[in-house]
Amino acid sequence: MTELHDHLRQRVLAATEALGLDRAAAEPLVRLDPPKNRDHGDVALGAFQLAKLAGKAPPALAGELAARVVPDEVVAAATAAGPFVNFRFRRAALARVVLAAIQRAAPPYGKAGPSGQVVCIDFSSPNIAKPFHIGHMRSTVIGNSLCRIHRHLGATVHGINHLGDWGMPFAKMMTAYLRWGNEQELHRSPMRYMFALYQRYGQEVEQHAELDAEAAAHFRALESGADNQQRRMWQLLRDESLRAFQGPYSRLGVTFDHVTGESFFEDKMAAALARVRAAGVLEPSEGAEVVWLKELGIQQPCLLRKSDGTTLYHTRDLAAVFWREQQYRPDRILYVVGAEQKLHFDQLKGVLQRMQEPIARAVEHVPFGLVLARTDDGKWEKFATRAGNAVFLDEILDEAVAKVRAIIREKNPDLPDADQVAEQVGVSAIVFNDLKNSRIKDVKFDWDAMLSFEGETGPYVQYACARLASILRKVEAPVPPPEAVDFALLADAERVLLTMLDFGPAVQRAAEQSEPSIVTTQVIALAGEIHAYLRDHYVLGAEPAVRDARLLLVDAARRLLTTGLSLLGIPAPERM
RNA sequence: GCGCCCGUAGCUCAGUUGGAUAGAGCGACGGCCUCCGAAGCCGUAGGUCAGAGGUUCGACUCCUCUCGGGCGUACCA
Repeated sequence: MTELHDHLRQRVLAATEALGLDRAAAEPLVRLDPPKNRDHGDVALGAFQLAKLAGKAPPALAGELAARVVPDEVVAAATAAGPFVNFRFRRAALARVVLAAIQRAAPPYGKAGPSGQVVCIDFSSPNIAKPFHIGHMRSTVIGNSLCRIHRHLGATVHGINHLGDWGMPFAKMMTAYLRWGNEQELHRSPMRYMFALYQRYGQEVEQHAELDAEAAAHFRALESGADNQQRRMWQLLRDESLRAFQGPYSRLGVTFDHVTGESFFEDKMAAALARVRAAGVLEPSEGAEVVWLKELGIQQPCLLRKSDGTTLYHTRDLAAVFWREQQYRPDRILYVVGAEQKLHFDQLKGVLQRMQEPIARAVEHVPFGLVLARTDDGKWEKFATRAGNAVFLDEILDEAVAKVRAIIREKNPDLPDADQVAEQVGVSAIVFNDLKNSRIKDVKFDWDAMLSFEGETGPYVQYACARLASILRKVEAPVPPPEAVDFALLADAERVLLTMLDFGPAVQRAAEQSEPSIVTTQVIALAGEIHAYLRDHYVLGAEPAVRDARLLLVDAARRLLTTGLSLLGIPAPERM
């Protein structure tokens, strides 16, 4: 909360006290929220619960509160409207507090100091025996944004790429490679080549079910720990995959603090299993070893060891939880993984709960929806890599970049570094599209919408930044320090300023709810407000005092938009 | 069968954890570049918040049921 809210809160609490209400009881009932309709005021207080506490009718109490909060240097007005009290801040105070804080990069507009909170974020985590396609992007960009949001709020963040480099999918890839593979081809274009092998396996296994048995045998050999053909093969395929994945990651601007894949836990699973056994919850069942979770309302048991003695996804995730607990002491461990794996994480958490492990509290699945493709008859269906219609991320990014390049040629032919800017804007358009809606919603992969750069899109927000930067370049005066500005001259910018005021709470909610789209919505709103403001308020030709005040506003808007975009992992070019 | 998720304007989505008259973008229609970037701005049209009950001062929001769509349901991840 800003000092504006703190001030108002104190005034309201003083008023409730003056009306004879117990301060401690009133404290949690004083909820100062932005009203749905901004015409009502800047902040609204519904007096329902306070009225109950006072034993009065809400409209009566609202009237008494409004009368007691007389205007001061921050509060311009307090008016009762039925059961609500609407407050307005003085425009000069609003402008001063918001713009000065942004200029200083003070929280929440700038990075907060260390909060002491430790957050592990398990994201991207692709199965590297498959090509990096559009479906992998969601976890990658959502997780990346969450890392940035938590860091902004002062948390110690461990961004972890829990690579799928172990288990049956990898064994299947080894099987395909051993049967049909060729090292030259692999080195030439690892991702495409492995995709071809993956597809061939999928086709041939229909006729030759023994392939799966072969894969299982390879996995047993790999997991035996021996230095054998399977291990060398695993190393080769893993190295090539990782190399190939570097391309998409660097284009998306994504980095990790730890790349500890499933294979990393190979030597830690025995201890993890022993710990489960020691807790007395591991039971034999049909030749396998499981933990039953019926008492937690989960019917399906969690398998931790297969009847052939090998481990599973769950076993490795469990070992990973123990490792992270010991290494990082996290308050939260976020798993940015598709909603279709909800049961998996319910089970993982369930096992920890049955073991009475306190770390169970930290485990949080952050689910997201599918990526859907449009079918010929206009319906939406899940992308299927098996059917061969996988769209490689690089192809999508290339297409977006090419389109941006064409627009630049048309609108801004003299732009320096046009290729670099096209890359920034094109990639951002795709990323922004993925972060725009609530993550639980399925993403409809619609080329037309994705490559349209108008309206609520990444380029729209970047364009606002470029436009603001352009003004700052052209004006002959430097941006004045806040002390030198007459904030009363910014009374006409109230919509922009009130939107800026929402930024902090929005980032806070985004972190609490693991929901980057809250930030996306916020930057769209701010871009819209500043665009609208600039229509009627010129900076360049204004008289010096007005120009200076607007200059500070423009600079603040540019800074805040840049910060907001950076929380989404999106750059803000100076020109585009 | 059971569990979970989704259902808001023609399309794609917001709706600040239960508050006032449900808001954007796209598409449609009509305006705005002899002044800072038109990838922009302004306006018009468009709604039984899937449906029915319930909870209460108040429900798009919480509960129950129904309908529609999706995902998941032990040796894959």
